[in-house]
Amino acid sequence: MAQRERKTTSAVTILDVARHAGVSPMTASRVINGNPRVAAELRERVRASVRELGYRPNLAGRSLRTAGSARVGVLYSNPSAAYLNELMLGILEQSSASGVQVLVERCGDIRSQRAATRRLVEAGVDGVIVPPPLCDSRPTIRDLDERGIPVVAVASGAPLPGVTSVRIDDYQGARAMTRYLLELGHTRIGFIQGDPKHTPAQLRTAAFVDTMAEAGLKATSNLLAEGMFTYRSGLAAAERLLKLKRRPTAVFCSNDDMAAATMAVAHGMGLRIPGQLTVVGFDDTPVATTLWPELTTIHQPVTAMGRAAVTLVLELIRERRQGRTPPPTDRVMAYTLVKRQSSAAPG
Amino acid sequence: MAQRERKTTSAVTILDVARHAGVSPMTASRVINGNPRVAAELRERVRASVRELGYRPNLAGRSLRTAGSARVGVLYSNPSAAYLNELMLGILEQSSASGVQVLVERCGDIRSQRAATRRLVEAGVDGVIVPPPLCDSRPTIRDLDERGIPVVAVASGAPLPGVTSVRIDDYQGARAMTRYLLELGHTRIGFIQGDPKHTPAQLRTAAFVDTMAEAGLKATSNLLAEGMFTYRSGLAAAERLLKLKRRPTAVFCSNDDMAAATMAVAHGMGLRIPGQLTVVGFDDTPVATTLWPELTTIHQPVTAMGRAAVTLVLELIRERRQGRTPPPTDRVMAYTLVKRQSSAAPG
DNA sequence: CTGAAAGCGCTTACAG
DNA sequence: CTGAAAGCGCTTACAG
Repeated sequence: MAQRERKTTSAVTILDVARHAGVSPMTASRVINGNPRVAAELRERVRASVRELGYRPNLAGRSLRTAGSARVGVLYSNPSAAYLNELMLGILEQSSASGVQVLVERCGDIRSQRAATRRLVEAGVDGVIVPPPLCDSRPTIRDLDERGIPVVAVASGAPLPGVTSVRIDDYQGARAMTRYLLELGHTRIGFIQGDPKHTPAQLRTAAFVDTMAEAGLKATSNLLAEGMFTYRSGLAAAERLLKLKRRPTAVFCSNDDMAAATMAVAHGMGLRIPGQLTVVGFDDTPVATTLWPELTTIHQPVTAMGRAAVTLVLELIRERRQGRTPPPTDRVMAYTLVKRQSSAAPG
Repeated sequence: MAQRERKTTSAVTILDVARHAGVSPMTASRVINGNPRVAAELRERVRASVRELGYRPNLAGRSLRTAGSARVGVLYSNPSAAYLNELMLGILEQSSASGVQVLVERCGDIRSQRAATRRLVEAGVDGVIVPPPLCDSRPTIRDLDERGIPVVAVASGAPLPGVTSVRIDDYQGARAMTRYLLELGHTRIGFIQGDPKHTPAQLRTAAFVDTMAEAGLKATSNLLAEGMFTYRSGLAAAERLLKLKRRPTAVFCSNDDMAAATMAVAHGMGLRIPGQLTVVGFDDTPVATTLWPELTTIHQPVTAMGRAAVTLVLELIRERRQGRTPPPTDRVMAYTLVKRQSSAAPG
């Protein structure tokens, strides 16, 4: 069995595949990359060899030629740790798959944003990904734009004009959740808002108010509680809502952290969830499945959005290298309403 | 200013640096990699050029030669989403910095472990990282070992003999936390255990019991509640502990999720934290700072452990490629006792 | 201590 | 539709 006598030292390369299939490395490369201009028979031979040899492309080799060794910066301030983790996971996954180098810069106020931007530029980034809430920072994005660096905004509620972005439709997501609560039979529904400076928070609130109105229900101000997306703010808001004389039978929180807080308060008042109170969130962060009962929420495909951001910024970089200025893309990904155990018809 | 006339198309390469410094690319490479066998003067010149040109090494180019394009697998089952996210973050960071390709396989029972292992092997991985709880799965690790593939176990409480691992000292961590509670003046301390099949859980429990005993306090079985590391199990355990006639003044939970549950139950009973009840956790996952009051806990440097795992597995891979079989390393990283607002002297 | 040569694995032009 | 040549950016051996 001379075939098995493979050096354990080195992996299978495209040359091995080409030899095995009896074609040139170029043809092998074309098949592997899905180029259709290859005779069907050769394509089959190459595919068989790939399978038989267990070939996996070496990304470093590929990217050296293709991505032209692009470098992508991530400029973030302070979203929740869980959210950022998940997003970075997607960004790093796709970067390593595309052979892109990632540089991360953290910043706070406007001044530090300028400094962080400068550092990224000096490090020679070819494009920048901007997670929330910086995705809505006009000065920062303009700053990058003026330096000729492509930008992809992640999870903005309303992407700035001319800026390529990846997001979900926050309005439709919040609308879907409100409708779900209405369909369950709830009419007295409380809503805990997110940070009013964040565009997704604005849209989620608007969708709730509009959808209630359509159902002939007025979202009065005593049912609209202010929050800041933090657990702590959720605690205060939930306490206010759940102590109303006419207590809501359901509370829709603009994110999962505040929903966790609402569940803690409800628990504190001895309310059974979902029997006496339905609690729902938004985002589907890890906390949603940590809680018990598990949280009904709107799933945002954060990891996939991270991957998409890298793909989009790479496209922009390539276009630019060829001297083109492509129109901005607005990639709207699908959200999902995930029904778990924290929601039911009013008791 | 002819100097500024840099093609925006391509980044600064080591050739540019070498030319600018008036040396060969090799000398530039040596300086950049910290090789000491370079004349001081040349070293300075190269460093200056690197700074002036804003040179950043292209990792794809480097790894093509150095890492010999190593491929690392991650074989995981189902730890908490938050933990895995954070670990993967470290793993991907370091992989992309080292030009290593990462392949991830998920599995469940023993049979699927074998299948997942086979898939990784077929994909040509040169080494495998095994997060908890699989890090303690003897059959899986032996399986890889027999195929000659280096393994790094992450966060095992007691690494299997012969296996390289990255971990913290769970025993000392739990001991430090217990001592802290004792120093605050608590004597009646409840403990919620983790999944008894997990080695870290075993050590944390043992450390608590031992440290209490040293202080002349017996950790009676009614103060030792069973848990499984899940929020839900924490809820049940906390309910039992907090309803004891002689209620503990502090509860030490074997992880943060169970501490979150304990706080929810305490909240439910109208207990002020930390005034009437101190609650502490272990791990310092994102939930610890999401809660309010924020949780006192043992910080485990999960991201850094992910990075270290990659570095270690790469070392093993290189050694093996040179025909050596190095002795296993047991890398014990530092934990930190992070004091936040959920702990205080008994009221 | 320094450098000229070669090559890591892959793909982009270019020629047929 | 197919392939021979060249080169992406870097570093490993080898020679001085």
